[in-house]
Amino acid sequence: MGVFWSRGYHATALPDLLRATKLSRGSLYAAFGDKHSLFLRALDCYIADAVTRMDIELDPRKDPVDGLRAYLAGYVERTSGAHGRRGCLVIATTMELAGRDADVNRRIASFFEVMEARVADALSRAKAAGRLADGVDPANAARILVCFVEGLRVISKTAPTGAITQAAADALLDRFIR
Amino acid sequence: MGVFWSRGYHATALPDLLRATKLSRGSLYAAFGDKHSLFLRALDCYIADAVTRMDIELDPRKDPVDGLRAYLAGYVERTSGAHGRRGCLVIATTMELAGRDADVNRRIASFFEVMEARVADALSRAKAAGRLADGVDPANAARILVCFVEGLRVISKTAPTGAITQAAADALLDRFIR
DNA sequence: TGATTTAAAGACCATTTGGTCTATATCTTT
DNA sequence: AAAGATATAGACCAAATGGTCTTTAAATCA
Repeated sequence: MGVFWSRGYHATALPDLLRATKLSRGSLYAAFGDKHSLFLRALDCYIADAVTRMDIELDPRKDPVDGLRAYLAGYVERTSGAHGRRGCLVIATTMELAGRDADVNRRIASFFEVMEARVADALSRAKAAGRLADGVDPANAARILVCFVEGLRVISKTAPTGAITQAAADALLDRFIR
Repeated sequence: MGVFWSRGYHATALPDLLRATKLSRGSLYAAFGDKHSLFLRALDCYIADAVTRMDIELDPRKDPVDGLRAYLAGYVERTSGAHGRRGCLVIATTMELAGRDADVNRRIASFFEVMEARVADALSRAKAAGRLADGVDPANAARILVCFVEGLRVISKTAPTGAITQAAADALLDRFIR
């Protein structure tokens, strides 16, 4: 997974994969079929990790506002310094392959849907608890938050963000809650 | 430019370039040197277009709030339907090459800086005109808006957005202005 | 028209790509 | 220790990559 993450699909050549998996050519093909299947496995893995993380951060049994704060804080951390420069496999794959690769497309689309749904759910719970500012619609706010964090990952590829991003994340959430 | 835009750097092969430029191999190399230089030209072109557009939308002589609305509307339009699916050369390049290619890195980083500065400037003018909601910091809000639109372009690759995105954009801006 | 520059077509090249296959070595398992 | 299974190293392959070069055609200019 790591090598695809760091280099992207096209830029990852077989030798890179062999080095990363410490497998011989034969074993790798016996185990995974081909490069594309292996990539799909890596992508599934990455997505599963991300969903797991969200399940923890936005756990329905926890306070939704705390959850959203944790969710944003996670992205702030992941877009700082070297983490930020490494980027995000999902976004890189989206831009590189989505639209030309149906297998990839399905996975990515569903991931974004899941993410937006989880955030929307947390916002709905916040609203039910009277914690949302007047006139805030959970669905709209969810899309805004998801786009914000994805955008963060993009701009932090060239300019890893820091304190200023934390401030922006705080400012954004503050507009929604009370 | 179009072919890099649609396919990305690595996925664009020489034959694609020849077809797109209607040049012969020899002429193309005489004119541009190599694939990388040609790509840089295309990227510069794309960025110049984007900056020009922003200069019009966020023209200091126009009402800043109208300008911001136009700026967001542009992104809403560009992320709908087929436009959306085509994606954005800058973001695709960011994810594919930034961090491994210094020439690319410089261009992208400066573009994001310019964009954020333009948006921040519009917000500052709005604040000076008393059009900003209480407690809104132009720098923070600019980063939020930039991340939002870049995130929009990402998620619209797999799920071209529509009315819901317009609503989200409106909702976001409404949180900042009064 | 005839000479000279310019561009097109595509043969050609070394390298790299993803992928297969065989021969050798390393384990298990009895 | 012997036999069988398993994995390794790496030779090998066809196709595609980015890039060069020569030959031929088209345009320009005198």
